[in-house]
Amino acid sequence: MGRWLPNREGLKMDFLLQELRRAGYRITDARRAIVQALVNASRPLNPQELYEAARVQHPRVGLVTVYRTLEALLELGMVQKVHGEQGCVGYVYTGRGHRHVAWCRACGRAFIFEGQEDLSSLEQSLERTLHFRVEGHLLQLTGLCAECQART
Amino acid sequence: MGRWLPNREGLKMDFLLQELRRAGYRITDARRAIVQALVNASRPLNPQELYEAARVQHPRVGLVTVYRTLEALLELGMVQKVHGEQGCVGYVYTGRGHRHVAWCRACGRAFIFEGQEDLSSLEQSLERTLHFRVEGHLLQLTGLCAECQART
DNA sequence: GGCCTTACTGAAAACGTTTTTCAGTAACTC
DNA sequence: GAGTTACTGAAAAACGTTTTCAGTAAGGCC
Ligand SMILES: [Mn+2]
Ligand SMILES: [Mn+2]
Ligand SMILES: [Zn+2]
Ligand SMILES: [Zn+2]
Repeated sequence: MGRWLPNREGLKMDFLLQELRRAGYRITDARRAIVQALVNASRPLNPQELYEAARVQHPRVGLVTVYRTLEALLELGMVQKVHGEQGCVGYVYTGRGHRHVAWCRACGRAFIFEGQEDLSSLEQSLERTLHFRVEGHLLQLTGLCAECQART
Repeated sequence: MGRWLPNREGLKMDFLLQELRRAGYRITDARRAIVQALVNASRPLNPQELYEAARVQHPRVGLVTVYRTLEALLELGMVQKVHGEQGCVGYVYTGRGHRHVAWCRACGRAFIFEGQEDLSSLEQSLERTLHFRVEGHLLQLTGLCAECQART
C-alpha cells in the first residue's frame, strides 16, 4: 500500500486525485504512484520514465497503466505535452487552465506559467491578410533557467 | 526519369533541390519526387502520405528514402513539423527563416507566415519573475481558414 | 463490516511506425 | 568515360504504443 508523506507536492497530488475522482475514475495504488511520480518530477517525463519513477512507490505497476493514466490526465487538462526539436519529450503537470511551458535547454526542467501573452495583434494581422480566424494556439518557450545561466 | 512541368510550385521545388545540393546532397529521382510531392501538398503530410504522393512521380521510391529526405530537409530548416492535439500530424514546407504555421482544423491546410509576433513583453515578464532567459519559441495557431469559415 | 457491480489492473500479444543493415546502383568529380 | 562514394530500396530489426483478456479490487449499497 505505501505511505504518502505530506510534502510540497502533496497538494498537487491531492488535487489531481480529486479531479480524477470527480471525473468518475477510481483511485488505485497504481494511479496514486503515477500521479505522485508526475508531480514530483522536475522535468517532463515520457511514459517509460514515468513508469520507472512510479515503480519506486508501487513496483508492481505496469507500463500500460501509465499510458492509460496519462491519457486520462491529458483528457482532464491536467498535464501537457512538451515538444522538443525531434518530437515529444514528455508530459508535465500543468494543472487546470490555459498554461504555457518554458523549457530549459540545459537542465531540461519545465517552468509553467499562465498564458498572459498578447497575440491579438498577430491574430488581427492573420484575420486581415489571410482571413484566418484564430481559435487557439500552441506556445512553448525554450531558453535558459536562472540556475543554468548562473552555471555558465 | 519523368518530366517536371513548370508550375507555381516549381520555384519552391528548384529552391529546395538547390539547397540540398548546396549542403552536399546529391539530386536523385527519388529526392526530386519527394520534394515535388512536398511542395505540391496543400496540407501537412506524414511520411506515409508523402511516400504515397511521391510514388505518383517515381513508383519505385521507398518509404525509407522519404524518412531520410525529411530528415535532411528538417536539418536544413526547409520543413517544419505541425503539431496536432495527439501528436505530430505531418511535415510542411516552410522555406528558410523564422516561420509559423496557422493550421485549419476543418480542412487541415497549413498557412505559413513569417514570425512577426511580439512576445517581448512576455519574455520580459519571464525574465523578471523567473529569471528565465528566452532564446526561442514554438508557436502554432489553430482555427478556421477563410474558405472553411464561409462553408459554415 | 460484507456483498455486488464493474472499472481497473498487468502480462502478453499485436500493432504501426521508424531505424538499421546491406548489397546493388547511379550521381557527381575529374 | 572511369572512379569514387553517397544513395537507393528490400528486408529485418527495433521501438513505442495499443489491444486483449482473465483476474483483482475500488466504491456504492445495505
Ligand atoms: Mn496562450
Ligand atoms: Mn516567432
Ligand atoms: Zn536549467
Ligand atoms: Zn480550412
